[in-house]
Amino acid sequence: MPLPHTEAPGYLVSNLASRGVRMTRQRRAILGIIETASHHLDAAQILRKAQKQEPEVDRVTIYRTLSLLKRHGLIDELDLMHLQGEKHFYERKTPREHVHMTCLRCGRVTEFESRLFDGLKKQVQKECRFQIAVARMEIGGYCSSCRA
Amino acid sequence: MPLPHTEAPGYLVSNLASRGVRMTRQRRAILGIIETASHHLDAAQILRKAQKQEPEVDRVTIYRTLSLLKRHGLIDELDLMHLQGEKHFYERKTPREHVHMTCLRCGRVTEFESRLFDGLKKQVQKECRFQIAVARMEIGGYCSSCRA
DNA sequence: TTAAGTGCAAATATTTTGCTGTCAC
DNA sequence: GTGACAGCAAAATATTTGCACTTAA
Repeated sequence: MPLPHTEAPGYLVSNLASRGVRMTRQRRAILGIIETASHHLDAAQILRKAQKQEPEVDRVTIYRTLSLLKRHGLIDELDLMHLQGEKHFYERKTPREHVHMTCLRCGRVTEFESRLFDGLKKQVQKECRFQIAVARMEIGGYCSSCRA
Repeated sequence: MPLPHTEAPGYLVSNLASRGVRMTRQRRAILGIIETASHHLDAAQILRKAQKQEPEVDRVTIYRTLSLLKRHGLIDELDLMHLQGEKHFYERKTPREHVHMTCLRCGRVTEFESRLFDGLKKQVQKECRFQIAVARMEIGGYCSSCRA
């Protein structure tokens, strides 16, 4: 993810540990991968990377760990406009939610933080009296290089 | 969908016809269902409704028709926070895009039009030089009745 | 020690593809 | 008449579940 992150290395491990979640070799590997990912990964990509460290990891363990992280609100699940199948992509939860733009031609994903986005969420909470747990804004279209 | 729609009845049929798309009994049924739906439907629900009119319709025809409508920009595809499996929900494209809020407890879906949402899209187009084809904002959380 | 976690196999859910026959225009 | 469309069967994709074995705490 292009946006810089300032969390200490291993913060997912420490965060979960402090909640009393059991730490295994497999989980440690998966958490490290998600934490240091330079772009959004899907379950299959996480599996492949994890197996480089721990060859025996099963894809089920990936799904179970992702679900654990979702439950604890430590990652966000994205669709990125379902550009290639129905899989999901994951990113660690950042302090500030952001918009995801996916280029329908080249597939590049860009992120964008915006005060209007923050304001829109506040508006929904207030005017619709809706308590937000997750807000996801995804845009599909053409990036500046592709619409030339 | 709660938001009122002002299109003439059969506008999906006429719209497609005017583009030279062939009209079959099956398509007519499916289009009518989507057009008059009072809430967001998934492929399986559309199939069940369609089969009441045309018992022979196959689920493949539903998917092919949905894909046709997507291609022509006549419907929007929603995830509604994947509250129950990974299926998609569909709604006819309205003149103004809106936010979808899904209650994680009762499952109710509410829609919300907002000038901030329109403004955010303009901002993305301008500041990121990104030409928007589809913008989808989905929120998961707790509606006013559920968080009592 | 023991409850939580893992791997494996199989199931489920959703959508897509290939092919042959049919129908709208 | 003919090319687009439909139905059926099967495949493909993504994720989840059941169960017996293993391991972190």
